[in-house]
Amino acid sequence: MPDAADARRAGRDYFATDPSTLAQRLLGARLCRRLPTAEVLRGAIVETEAYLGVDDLAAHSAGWRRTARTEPMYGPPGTIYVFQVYGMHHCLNFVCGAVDEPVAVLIRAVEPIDGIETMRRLRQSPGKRPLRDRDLCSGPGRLCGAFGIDRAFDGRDIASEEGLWLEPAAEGSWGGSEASRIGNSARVGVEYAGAWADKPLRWFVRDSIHVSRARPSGAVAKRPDA
DNA sequence: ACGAGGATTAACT
DNA sequence: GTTAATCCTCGTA
Repeated sequence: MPDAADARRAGRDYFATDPSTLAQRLLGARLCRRLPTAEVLRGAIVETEAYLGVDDLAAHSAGWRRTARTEPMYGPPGTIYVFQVYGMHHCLNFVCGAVDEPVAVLIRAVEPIDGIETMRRLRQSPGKRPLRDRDLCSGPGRLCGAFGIDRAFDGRDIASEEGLWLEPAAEGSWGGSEASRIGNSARVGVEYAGAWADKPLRWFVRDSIHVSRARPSGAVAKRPDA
């Protein structure tokens, strides 16, 4: 299904780097989703976390753990890794590095751009007031809900998958020259990881209201730019 | 086979 | 700030 999107689509080389580099590179990139209805949803990535692999006690692949769930992490760069947490939420990751090097970047928040009303519908619970834009994709579980991403994408290739692709950040966008707008902190929800819980492996766009409001463990801050 | 716990979220008090 | 929701995964037996 070659079309205009393919010209801008990030290829495997985009992901063939270490997770800290990719986590920063992804800020400002467009996450794009084509629904079964053919509608295209788009959002700008504003928050990411790097998971460094076998030594990283917060990573699913810590200690070379290799199971049915973590198998996609051992795949080539650009492999999509979607897992479920707490029985009800999905988290989207892009595997990076090299084959058999189980490292990945978690997408934690997106600024919605195209298809906002569809995202609102996908996230809406019955009998509730419509969600504000800033609540649609400001969290790893939220953005998967808004984009209709579940484990059907697990193990697929982001460089060739029809329903999901990535468009690199444009010149002058976040992640590029304007490093001063990028914040960095400990990762969220990994208190169990000992010394690795405090490592500054989370990156986010400082002035975005679409960053998750979850506080990184340890680092107490009213706003995620402390 | 069993059971604890999780890269979260929303709705409470 | 506290807690329920909800189910799959994985260590242990």
